[in-house]
Amino acid sequence: MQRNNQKHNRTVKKNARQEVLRMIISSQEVSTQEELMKELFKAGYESTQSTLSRDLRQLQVVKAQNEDGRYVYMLPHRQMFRRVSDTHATVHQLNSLGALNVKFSGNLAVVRTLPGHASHVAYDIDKMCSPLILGTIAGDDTVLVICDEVASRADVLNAITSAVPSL
Amino acid sequence: MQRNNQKHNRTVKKNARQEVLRMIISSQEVSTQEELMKELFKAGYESTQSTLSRDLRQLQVVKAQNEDGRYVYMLPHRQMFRRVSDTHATVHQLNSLGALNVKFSGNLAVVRTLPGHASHVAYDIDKMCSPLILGTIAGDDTVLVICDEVASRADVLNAITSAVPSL
DNA sequence: TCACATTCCGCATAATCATGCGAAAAATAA
DNA sequence: TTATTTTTCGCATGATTATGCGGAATGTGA
Repeated sequence: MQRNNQKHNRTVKKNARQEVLRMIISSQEVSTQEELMKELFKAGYESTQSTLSRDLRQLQVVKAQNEDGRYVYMLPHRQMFRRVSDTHATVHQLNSLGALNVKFSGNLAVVRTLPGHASHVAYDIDKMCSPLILGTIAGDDTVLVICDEVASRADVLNAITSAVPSL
Repeated sequence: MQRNNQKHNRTVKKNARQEVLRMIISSQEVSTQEELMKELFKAGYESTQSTLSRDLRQLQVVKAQNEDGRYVYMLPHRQMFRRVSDTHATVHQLNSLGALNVKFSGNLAVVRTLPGHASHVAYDIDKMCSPLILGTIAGDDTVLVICDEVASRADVLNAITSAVPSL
């Protein structure tokens, strides 16, 4: 029969492959389609560089410089926020009076605090009026810090740690 | 004399060339280094593809898809708005009833308000249901506006200023 | 079912881009 | 100035990516 029920027809495979591709790209720093092929293979998807090239175009993947200056494949912003928890440096040195740690995603820094301490920490950050920091938003135990896009994470981190005396 | 005063030594040329390059890239949609070479030539700068490749890396230029799906060279956002007014346009026209100013970073707009006015301002922004704005988060004196990534800053700014009657 | 259009994708190859090397210019030091 | 180091950049070429073509799978319509 033409309409067979084998699950792995080509269309299905394509979608799955592209999904895996997104995950790979958002979780590791890959520089060539060759490498991507290998990663895909590890994940059980065999394909050629040609196919990959076409996939990347469809997914609107771009090759841009990371912090080190190396060119790596990246998802457009829309999808980039998935990386929040697994790719960014967590700073555990922050450790007193409320603030617990800082993580970065894009040009945002997220400061986790003890419950109820967020607004106080945010206040400390705000009052220093650093040009690196456009503003903060405090919830209960989380402060979202919106950084100037030209600011380096290291500098922002410095600013935050020095702004919060308890840290 | 070695330290001559001829203006067109190589270093000067390089800086000028890269500056022109930025202008070209930000003003037209170019897909290959070949084309860039021609544009540079028109502007009076002769160079090779090799040099161009190196320039592009230094300028952190990326090749990404435009609206048509074509891959074109683009400046990183950071530099793309630099000319407008240094690093991020601050809008001081906003000036009444709470909202103070708007700054952009990435696809976020940050509206600073008088203390306690953030949620009201956010409400005003929300209720217009602009497709350019995905959502808002209000703190005490800061509203974070998450913009659609395809929206231009100018449009978002327009939307925000018109949404907040007090502005 | 059969005819026809569409999608997917590998192959081979073209197109595009990056880079090692050496020469020359420029900067820096002595 | 002269010596020494650093920067710039073209050339040739290697590395990487895109794509025309054709075949197979799938979808569509009658």
